[in-house]
Amino acid sequence: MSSLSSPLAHPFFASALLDWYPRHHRDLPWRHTRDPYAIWLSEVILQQTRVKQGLPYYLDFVTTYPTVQELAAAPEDEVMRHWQGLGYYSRARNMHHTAKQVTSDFGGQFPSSYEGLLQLKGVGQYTAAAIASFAYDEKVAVLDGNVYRVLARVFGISADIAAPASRKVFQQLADTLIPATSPAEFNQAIMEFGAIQCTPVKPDCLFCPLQGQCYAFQHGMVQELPVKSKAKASRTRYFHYMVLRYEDTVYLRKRTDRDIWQGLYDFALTETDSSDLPPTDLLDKVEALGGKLDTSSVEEPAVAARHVLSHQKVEARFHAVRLQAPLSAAALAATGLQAFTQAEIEQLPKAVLISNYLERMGF
DNA sequence: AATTCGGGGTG
DNA sequence: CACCCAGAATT
Repeated sequence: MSSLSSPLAHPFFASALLDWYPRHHRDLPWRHTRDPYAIWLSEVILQQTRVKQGLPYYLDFVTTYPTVQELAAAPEDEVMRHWQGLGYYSRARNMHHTAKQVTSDFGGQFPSSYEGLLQLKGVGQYTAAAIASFAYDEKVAVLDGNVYRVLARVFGISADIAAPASRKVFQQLADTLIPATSPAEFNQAIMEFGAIQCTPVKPDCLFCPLQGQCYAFQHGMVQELPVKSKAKASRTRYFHYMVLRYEDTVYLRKRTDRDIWQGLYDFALTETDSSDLPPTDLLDKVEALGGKLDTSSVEEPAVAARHVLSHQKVEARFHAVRLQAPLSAAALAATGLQAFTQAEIEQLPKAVLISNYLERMGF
């Protein structure tokens, strides 16, 4: 066994963090529990999500569903409605699936080890390590965006953190650094340190306890580390929504395709390669759905909205359409559209783009 | 190994 | 505008 595989190889690191943490950490609710269910909730919510954004969602979920059984028993649309606005909706679908599995197959008990937790849908290496250490004091090092950054700077690692192959390097280092005596505290500390001290831009190096041992600081490379290759440019999509209404009902459909916003509701949609869609095409689409209307029933102008996701831009136009008769059962079956009242729409899970439109229209 | 899954905060 | 956030699943 080489000396590097022992925490004694870098004795300063864990002790500095464990000294820093109790004096600087934020008071966050999930740090006051050892309940694996509550910790799992917080970790799934916080995946790729800032604490400030996820916090209100955590409080809502833990209040609405105090136990895994109550989450498991909830209808999917209700769970998705609570998740609305948080993004990456597969997290919510996987979370619900796992809640049902834990309830029905595991007697309501979460797996009691890292390896067991890793089997759960929506629980990857980071989340399994987080739950195992925080709930069970298992000595498994977490590796998230904060940890990558802290380790890259302090130890001068220039491996591209966006490359999956680089994970090995960081994981091995983190495994040598985590102390057997306080693995949970160490994991909390290194992430918190990355979040509020060793920040992506303008880290507070002046008052950093690791300044003397930090490779990046000593070599003037704080701006250069970590190395992260850039994501490819996002594509632009053009959505033409038809907001079909008959009297007091509005037609929406649940998105089920393997695409953005799966599990959320929106309107009848035509997607094109450009922002232009001839008005006659739009009317043809509506009539193809079996809708009876005349030209004057399409309210102009359309409402335009732009929505930016991390990997694509959506340019949407909403065309409000007044139908003279309700859609036929055959039309509903063919399109997946369902009729909803205004009160029902409020309860449906919707993408922010759709919520904003409804808000603008006075719903 | 590369892509694809949101939305918001920050400089 | 670019960057990044307590990442995971799929291809």
